[in-house]
Amino acid sequence: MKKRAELNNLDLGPLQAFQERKSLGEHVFESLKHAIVRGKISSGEWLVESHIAETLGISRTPVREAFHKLEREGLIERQPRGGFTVLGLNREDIEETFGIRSVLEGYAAHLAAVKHEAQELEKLDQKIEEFQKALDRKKMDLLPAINTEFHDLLYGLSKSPKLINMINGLKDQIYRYREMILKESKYASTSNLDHKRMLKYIRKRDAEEAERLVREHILRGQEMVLQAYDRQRLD
Amino acid sequence: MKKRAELNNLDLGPLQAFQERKSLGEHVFESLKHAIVRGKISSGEWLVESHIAETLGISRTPVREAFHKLEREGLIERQPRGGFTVLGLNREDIEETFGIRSVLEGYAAHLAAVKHEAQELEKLDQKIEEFQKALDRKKMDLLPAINTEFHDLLYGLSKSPKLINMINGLKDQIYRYREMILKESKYASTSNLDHKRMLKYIRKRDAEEAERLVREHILRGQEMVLQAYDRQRLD
DNA sequence: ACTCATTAATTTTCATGCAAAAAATTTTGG
DNA sequence: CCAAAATTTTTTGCATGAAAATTAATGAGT
Repeated sequence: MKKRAELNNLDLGPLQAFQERKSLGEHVFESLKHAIVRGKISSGEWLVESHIAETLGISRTPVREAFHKLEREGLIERQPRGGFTVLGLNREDIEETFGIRSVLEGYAAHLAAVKHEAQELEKLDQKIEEFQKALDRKKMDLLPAINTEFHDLLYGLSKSPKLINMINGLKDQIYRYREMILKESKYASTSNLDHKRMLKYIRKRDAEEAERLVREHILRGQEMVLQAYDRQRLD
Repeated sequence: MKKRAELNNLDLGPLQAFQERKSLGEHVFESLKHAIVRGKISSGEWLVESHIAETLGISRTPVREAFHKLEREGLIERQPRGGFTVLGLNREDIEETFGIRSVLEGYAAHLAAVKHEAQELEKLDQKIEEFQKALDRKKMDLLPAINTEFHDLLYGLSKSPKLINMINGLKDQIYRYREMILKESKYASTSNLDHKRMLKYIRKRDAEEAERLVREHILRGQEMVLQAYDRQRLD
């Protein structure tokens, strides 16, 4: 018998106070996504409508809505016998995801090099400095957030919302593993060097080189994540 | 007042006889997707739950499920005042989509060059011949299907289901425009030449060159689609 | 004790009810 | 005759009920 998801200690976050203009289903979607990408609900677990609805103190309908969105998001899977289970990430999935990310993010850098306006790069310079400062002061917990902000700013320059959405969707899927790698100081410092070089070529509007660098950068991240994954598997 | 979608003449297809183990919601999802990508429901139209449910002779619940899937698929959009409208494609959307397709399909060719096994290429040779035959006999309506089969086979060699899904999702979004371009015989014949060259480099396991060719091939398609789009706009 | 069949209990799937919000229509006042 | 207000209608969003399907449990017969 497949294990059922235990959601009693699920962080409902902003779900409790829902005065916003978002529908209940949206909230459930976000809560569940949050829980899944952070591993609060582990892979293979079976999501039971009525249990989640009960835990959240709402009816089954918005839960169902969330399920269907999560299915299209690639986070859960419809079972032939009915119901949904959480999808896991094996080694191949990680490799696949990073491979696709490397070309998409490379392309975003390409577009950024072509489309950006000079003054838009200032904020990126700031983020590089911020990252360096946190690194010097050994405040490693700050790094993931700064790193994400840098990349978001960079890809924003591509001015391609569809592309940005796809990249973010992929990043969400490997959220768990992205968090850990930047904490290793050796990787973190080469990472910031990469950022500087990427920015240099974008400023020069050398799209080819910027694209190449980003691809390499992402694939270097992949190596770290795979190592972390393999280590985790040993337990 | 925004126009409401007229679904009275919507092709329900296999929805009428649903002996399969697919849920009603799946059927609705597919019917609606089919109708949207083919332009049976035009962009901006407002999807009214109760009307669609009534037309299909079912209740509103499975219709809602389909809506939420379509939303994640990027085909419809939730309106702030409630409900969903069909998203349209402007010139920028087409350019964005083709740009992303070119890098993803290029990457798929790259992987195919690396990962394929020799005998897997036979079917691709056959498709090229089939295409040529149809072209010689001026049976232009056969071309889109053969073309799709060729590309599906090719990307299948990448052995990356996530990548294939993403590519197919993007292709669906511009379904309407893809259909028309291959009917122009001049484009169709250069298209098949492209296919031959792509296959040559994949066979040689020259991933770089295969990737480059596919990117070019897709972007050539983009040009044709944009021309078609502009012509259509003149009416 | 083991297997197979029958029953019971969950769970999904679809239908329907109902209140709140939005839109459309009618009414009223100038 | 027009504009604002009030009313009616439509539509969504959430809840809940009922049927179908699946899984677990029980028990009889070997």
